[in-house]
Amino acid sequence: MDRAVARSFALLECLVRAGEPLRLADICQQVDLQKSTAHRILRTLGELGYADQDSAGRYQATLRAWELGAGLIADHPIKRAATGFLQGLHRTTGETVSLTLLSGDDVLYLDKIIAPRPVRFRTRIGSRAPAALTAGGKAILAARPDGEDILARNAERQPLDVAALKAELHEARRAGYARSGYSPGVTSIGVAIAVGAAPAQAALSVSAPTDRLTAEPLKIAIDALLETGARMAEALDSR
Amino acid sequence: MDRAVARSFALLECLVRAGEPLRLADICQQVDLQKSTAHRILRTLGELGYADQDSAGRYQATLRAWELGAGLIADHPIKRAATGFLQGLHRTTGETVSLTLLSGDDVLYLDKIIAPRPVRFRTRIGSRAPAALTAGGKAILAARPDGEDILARNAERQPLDVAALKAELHEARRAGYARSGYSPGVTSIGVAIAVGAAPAQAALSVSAPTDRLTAEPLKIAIDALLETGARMAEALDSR
DNA sequence: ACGCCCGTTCCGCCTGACGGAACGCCGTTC
DNA sequence: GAACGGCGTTCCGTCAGGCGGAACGGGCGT
Repeated sequence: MDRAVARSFALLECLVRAGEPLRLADICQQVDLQKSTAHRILRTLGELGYADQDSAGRYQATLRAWELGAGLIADHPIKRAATGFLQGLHRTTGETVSLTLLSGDDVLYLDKIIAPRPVRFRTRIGSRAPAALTAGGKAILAARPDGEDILARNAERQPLDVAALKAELHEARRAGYARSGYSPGVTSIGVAIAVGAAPAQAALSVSAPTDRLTAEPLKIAIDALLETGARMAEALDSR
Repeated sequence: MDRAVARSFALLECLVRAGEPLRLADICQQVDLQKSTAHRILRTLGELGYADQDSAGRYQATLRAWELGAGLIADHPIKRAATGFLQGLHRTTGETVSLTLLSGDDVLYLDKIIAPRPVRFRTRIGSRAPAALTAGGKAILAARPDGEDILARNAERQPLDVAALKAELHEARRAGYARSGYSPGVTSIGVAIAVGAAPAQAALSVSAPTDRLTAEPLKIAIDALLETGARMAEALDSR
């Protein structure tokens, strides 16, 4: 494993994580490098366009890494296909809608349209959450043959009520959608999007403050979610 | 300049650019590396989570780079502030709206909401365009003291009618917005967003097929754009 | 004027990156 | 079914280039 390569990514990740300009000494402490080594690699990152320095000499990440990542997602088939359906779902429900993708045992937030009325919970685009804790994740697990394995591995990382979650997966298979309330006061519902015969990887979900989701709007959201999910799966299949 | 670091980013960029799994031999050809060297670095990228192999052994970039980039943009003040204004602008115009940022002599597409009725031109989120060719870019140049310098540097890279563009910048300063039609059949209008006393860096723009923008909808779009731009600048100033 | 701490530069040591060559595996060919 | 070509992978001797301790110079607060 190339040491310099690993160190360069550690440095870049450190800068991104910080979100603000960092002093060389602080960087060295965080990634455990000598000043001269960190300086040399940071200079290299600078020449490559991934980092620069503010007027005080502190280091920060440029938007270059974001450009790189945007190139990855731009022609991602699921992301591309979902955009229109996400907008439609947002329009009919008026709530926050998300597109998530199974990545390892986590769920990755690929896209999201947030409701104008802000909600307490924050799941950034690009962030991760254990699959078993989110509505979209549960919908995916329920639709996959290895869903309970993933649930078990999630439970190894943090205490979970596995029996209750298994029952939820069972119920999700019956109803066609899954539900979650792991952020207090926020209710989410999600459907898995299966493309072809492959195991489901993606999910659409709707999230809203629990007290706003009384029986009637909840029913509207569930219907819209089920129909949008079916139409999106159909659109993906037919290509 | 650390050679291995530069090579690792070249490899990652190569994988992202390809957008499909690549064979080792092809990668070696593109980045001019020996098979064993490329293999070792790709393995390192794999251990770091940035690359993996499909069942046929071909290499591809994972979404890891996208996650990294998403972390960068998530707490970008202009991007954060713009989301709501972009949505509002999209709602009142019904057309494609974009948020662009000056980056070097280019303009970088930070965010975009595309109109349901698709348009011929494609400027991906995360892509670049010469500032002098886009409505948002011209609006930014018109608002900056170094705008004509940037225009001149743009003209060095490709033939441009500099005199006409200077006149456009002048007109943009008078009207408060800039206009562009560099994609045939598509008209865009843009306003610069200046935060505080610093030179303008960002712009909002509206794009639509030229024949759909008759006098009345054009006037609506311009008014909405000017008002949204002013409100957004105000929101950024007051923080 | 002094001292501190910052980013930067220097330079000798030596390790870890390098790449040519060999390996093992598969699919194709004759 | 044996021979072949091309793939990803591994090996290992060589030596360049990454490493890091120490010294430098500049800016800031004292």
